[in-house]
Amino acid sequence: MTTVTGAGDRSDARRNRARVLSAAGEAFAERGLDVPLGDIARRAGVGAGTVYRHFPSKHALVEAVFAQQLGELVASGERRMSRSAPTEAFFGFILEVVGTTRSRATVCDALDADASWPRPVLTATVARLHQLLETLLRAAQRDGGVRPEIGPDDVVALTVGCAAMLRVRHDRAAGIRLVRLTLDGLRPSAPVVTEGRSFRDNRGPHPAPACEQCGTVLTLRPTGRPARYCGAACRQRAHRSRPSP
Amino acid sequence: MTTVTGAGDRSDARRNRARVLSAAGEAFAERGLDVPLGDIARRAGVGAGTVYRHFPSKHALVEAVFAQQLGELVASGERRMSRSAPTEAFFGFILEVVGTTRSRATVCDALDADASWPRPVLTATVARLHQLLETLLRAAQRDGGVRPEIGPDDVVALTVGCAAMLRVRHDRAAGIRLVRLTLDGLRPSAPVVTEGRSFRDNRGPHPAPACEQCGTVLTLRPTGRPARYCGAACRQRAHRSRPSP
Amino acid sequence: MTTVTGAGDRSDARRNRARVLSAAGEAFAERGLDVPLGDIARRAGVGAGTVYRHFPSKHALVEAVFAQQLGELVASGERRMSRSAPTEAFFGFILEVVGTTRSRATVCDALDADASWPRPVLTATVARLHQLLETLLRAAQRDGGVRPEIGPDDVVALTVGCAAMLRVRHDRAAGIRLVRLTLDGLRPSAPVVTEGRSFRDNRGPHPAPACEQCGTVLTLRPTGRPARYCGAACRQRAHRSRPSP
Amino acid sequence: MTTVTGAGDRSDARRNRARVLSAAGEAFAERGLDVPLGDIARRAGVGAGTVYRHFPSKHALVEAVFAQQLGELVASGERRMSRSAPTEAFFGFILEVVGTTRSRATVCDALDADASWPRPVLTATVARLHQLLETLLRAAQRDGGVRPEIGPDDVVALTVGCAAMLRVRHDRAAGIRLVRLTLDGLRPSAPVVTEGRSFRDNRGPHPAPACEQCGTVLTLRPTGRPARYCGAACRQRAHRSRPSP
DNA sequence: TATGAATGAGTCTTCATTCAT
DNA sequence: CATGAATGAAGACTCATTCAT
Repeated sequence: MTTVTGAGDRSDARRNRARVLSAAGEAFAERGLDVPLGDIARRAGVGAGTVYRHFPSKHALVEAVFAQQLGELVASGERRMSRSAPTEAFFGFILEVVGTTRSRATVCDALDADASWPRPVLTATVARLHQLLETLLRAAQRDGGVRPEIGPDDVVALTVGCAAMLRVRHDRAAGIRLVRLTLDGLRPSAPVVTEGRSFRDNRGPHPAPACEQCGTVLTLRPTGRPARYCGAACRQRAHRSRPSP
Repeated sequence: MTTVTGAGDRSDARRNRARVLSAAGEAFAERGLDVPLGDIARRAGVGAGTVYRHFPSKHALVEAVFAQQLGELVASGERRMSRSAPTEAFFGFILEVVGTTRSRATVCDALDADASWPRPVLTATVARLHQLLETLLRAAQRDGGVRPEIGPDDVVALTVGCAAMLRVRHDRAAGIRLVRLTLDGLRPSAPVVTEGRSFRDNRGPHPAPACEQCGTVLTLRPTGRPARYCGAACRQRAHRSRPSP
Repeated sequence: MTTVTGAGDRSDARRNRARVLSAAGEAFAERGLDVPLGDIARRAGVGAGTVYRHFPSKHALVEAVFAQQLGELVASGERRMSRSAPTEAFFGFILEVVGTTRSRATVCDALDADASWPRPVLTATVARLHQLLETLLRAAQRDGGVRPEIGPDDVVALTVGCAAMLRVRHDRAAGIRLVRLTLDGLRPSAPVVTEGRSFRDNRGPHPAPACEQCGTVLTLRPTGRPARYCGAACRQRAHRSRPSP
Repeated sequence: MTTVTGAGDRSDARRNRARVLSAAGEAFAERGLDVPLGDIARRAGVGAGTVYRHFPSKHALVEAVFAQQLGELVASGERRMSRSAPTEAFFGFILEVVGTTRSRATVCDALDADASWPRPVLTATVARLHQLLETLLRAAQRDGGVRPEIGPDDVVALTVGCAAMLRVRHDRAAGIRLVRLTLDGLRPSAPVVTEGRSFRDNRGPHPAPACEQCGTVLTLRPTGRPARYCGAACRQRAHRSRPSP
């Protein structure tokens, strides 16, 4: 049972394809879609021709990067759908989408129909993502966790907007608080309140505590000190990003 | 055989500068910052050399456009500050910023510190804008209209995020509802609210009625039918964008 | 009454356009259509960008070269039509076409519908040439100078074929004799003929003496030594190409 | 895990060489010498490396194709020389050369000394072809079938020219008529005449009937209906290319 | 050994910037 | 001065050739 990569069988080809894809992902994230292909090639440690062997045009490379990122996201969302309660799944997925979007060369650009760049071939994956969002949304609405008048297009717009917030707000924890504040607006008639260092519901049926680092919705134990992170990895990351006192 | 320009070449120059600036603003808004300089010159009805006479580089032109737009915005915000109640001024200004941001080649890009493009020289104007936002924010907070834990950076991030929402949500009225929903999250212990056809408010001290077309906060008369638009222009625009029955 | 060049009014632009066109014509003739555009630019003494200012693509440049050459040819043919007897005009024009075709990057390629290169935009000029050939042909046929079963397509094919002969046969005078031998096949029931040192005529109504250098049909004086060339220029050129004894 | 090729790798190699050669011949004929080597390899069903194992460069491959085609042609001509009457052999061979030349990537290009492409190594084969043509020509001239003043270089030029005609004249039968008309010019003092649908000598010592499809000179039986084609294959091909009534 | 992946020089084309008219 | 032509440094992309598998 091998992973389908789209490359031939040769190991070097597979490796190079992966390296190019990853280099392109990084380059796009850091410097935007305008980064020269030669730079991507250099970053991947291959020649320009190798990039073209695997992706017939720069456009195709952009699409491949997007498709991969979208694909991973959709898969994660689908897993989430079957494992969590509807409302948790919905908010958790949006937080994940938003939280893993690093720059504009990423998922949210694909959702943004105005972005002049890629799309065409993405249609299939984007459609899958839209479908998933709609499914999650409707389930959450049936669950009473999301206002009924919200539609899928609203969710897409909110997602893109929240990603933008996170990109602009360099303090990551603060950015996540903002995003959660915004998303809480989707909850029905939910008074949004805050206390302590983060925004929190005080009553409302859906407190939805989340990891301060990655935004994953946390399932809290009824006793003991409430968790701030979804696990050790995020705790460590948060620790590292704190100013050394 | 010289061109006779007659009296006062300076007025010519001033007019040309303005035309270039306006053409550049439109071009950036429609096609992004990558639009060729030659196109801008053609749109302005001048030669490429004339653009360079007024702006020593494309970079400088971009900055000038941003600075002008930011300047207008800041001026408008300052006026607003002296004319409206603090909370209204704050929300009204943000809605104005968001609503007049048409594409990425605009104000919000300037606020976005990640955007690779301009910044350097903008610092002064951006600082003024930040200053203004902070002033408006603090006043609104003293007025009790905005949660106290919100900071200026949060406002900037929210603004950029809301602009992104509006860009993605092609149904403009729905986009504005989303933005208002998001901004309502800033109100203290606020039931999330909107008026009109959706997102119904249930109580809450700050219904903040706004123009359904451009989002400007409306000062409602205590009697009579509540206004839906800020003026005739927006009413007409809304009318035009309704499906003909 | 100025010549329409397609360039703007500026003298340097006009000069550059002409230089590029001429450089391209030479380069195509010497090295084929595959010659890099940079080489053409260098040969013309301009930058690559200048070539692109005048011709939006290499394709367009090729077309412009062809169109110019075709245009000159057609104009010459039209003049010929009004000045010479029909049969003389017909053969004279074909000899001119053939004789001025230097390499494949030239007129005959345009006639050759198989040539993958240009055509599209050429259609108009090529159509004019075809029209002219047909007019000349029909007139010559009415004059009794060309077999009636010959059609315009035959003429085109013969023209291309004769040009190929001339290109291959490096001895130019011998090449022209071959061409004339071939064209004489078009004359009705014609003993195939030529004058001078080879291909002797014995009777036949159409001796059609021609310049040994360029193939122009000569109108011979009834007395004196028969002319071998159409003028001093061709005599001189023939002299130069003779091996120095 | 090596590929087991079994007994006699040499036969594999020989077969591959032949396949590459044939694929290259087709590709050159269809798309010109500019066809990428990768396409040839794919068409041959081998890898690019295999092409290079047999031919050290593209240049060498082109030469090999030419040499093979020339070789076949020369062999055919030599056979013809020993089997037919001199004049028939001469015209028949030229018609064969012309008729089997499909595009420029072929024999005639090799004869054309201007063609920038191959030549160097071809010298030997080309020399053999020239030798053959000269032998055939001289024999035909001794036979009284070709004008005495024609030289080998004339024959080469005529051959190339006739191939060009055939290439341009898309109606193949008409093209062959043109070629024959042209070649008839080589016959001594031969009035060239036509009757019916094709060009035919009415007296002249050498009627030289030929296949209307491929141009092969036909040996006619003294009785019965005169043959129009050299065999069933050509008759069928002609039938297929007729417009369905 | 055959395969096809990797390479990188070379080509067309764009566009910010300079400069002749 | 305004104009728009000239410039040339990149960038996307191709393909002959080499080399790892």
